[in-house]
Amino acid sequence: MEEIVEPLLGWYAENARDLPWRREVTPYRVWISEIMLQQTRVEAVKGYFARFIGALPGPAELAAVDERELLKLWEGLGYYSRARNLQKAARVIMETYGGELPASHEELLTLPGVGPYTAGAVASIAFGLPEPAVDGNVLRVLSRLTADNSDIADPAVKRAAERTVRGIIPAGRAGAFNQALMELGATVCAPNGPPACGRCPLAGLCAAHAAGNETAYPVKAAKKARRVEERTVLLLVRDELLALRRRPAKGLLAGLWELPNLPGALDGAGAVEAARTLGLAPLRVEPLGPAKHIFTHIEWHMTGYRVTVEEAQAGEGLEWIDPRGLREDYPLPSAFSAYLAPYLAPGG
DNA sequence: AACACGGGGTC
DNA sequence: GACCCAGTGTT
Repeated sequence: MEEIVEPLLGWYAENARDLPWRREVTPYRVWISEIMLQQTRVEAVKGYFARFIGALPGPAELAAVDERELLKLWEGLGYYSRARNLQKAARVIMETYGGELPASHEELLTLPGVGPYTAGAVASIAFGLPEPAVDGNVLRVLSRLTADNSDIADPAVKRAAERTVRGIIPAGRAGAFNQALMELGATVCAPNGPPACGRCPLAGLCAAHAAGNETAYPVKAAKKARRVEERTVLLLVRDELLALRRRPAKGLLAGLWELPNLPGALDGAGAVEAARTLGLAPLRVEPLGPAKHIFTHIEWHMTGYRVTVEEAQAGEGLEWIDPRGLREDYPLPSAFSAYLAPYLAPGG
């Protein structure tokens, strides 16, 4: 496998994308970018990265930031436990490592939210340590290169890939080499459709390309079907105010804010009853129609109602807010955007 | 080993 | 609609 090293490094030197976290390479910036990039495309991360670094330029600021502000900076990126773990890790960095990220793979691995991939990425990119950083891109590239039929979802396959990479990391070039492998997977040996073998520096070394069946790799077990959940969403209106509720600290969309909602596809009478259960006195109910939101593992089919309520009652666990402050102050998942769109629009 | 955990781009 | 993304933590 060693023969891929030189062509890959040469290609990367010419073709590395100009990305915000490559402009200035510090351990903190590498770490933040790698966490953001977990299961998330480069294009989606760019804007978040700049804003996040501007607001929280180092571990000290991250360790101290208010949770709502932190989630607001992460709003829309998904997998919100990444943000909480980032802060937990920042506190460890402040208390245990004197405010600097530890320069060892083993210590990086102990930080919350840092697994084998991220520890390897930070170790190699930020500290130049010869550690593999095997992600989905690398697994795809290697499986095509060797026409390997084993399921890349199998942890044993990933361990083997890490062993392979570790064995060929060029001295002093670990960061460039790992990034080159990922960059090739992201821009040339891409998922979704045929790879751009015409632009690949490894085409001549690739078993899948020789056989002309690149798209047969990587082999991956079929995913489980999503489950559908019916939910009724309440847009509760009291005078000019709107009711929001904070989600539980654990589970789906933990700690984010939401429109009050409950299981089932209720009719108007059911929506009125639900508002009463929340301690409110409904005056009027209007259907807002259906909406759908797709998570990775769940599909919400929502039925929405605007329920206007009397001013006397505050309701159970609700926060009444001026919709104009929605965009500024409350970390919201995108799941409710269909019902909130009128309020989130500029000037709305 | 299987599942929970977001959101969006692409074919 | 299906796939899948610079994965990690929990059970």
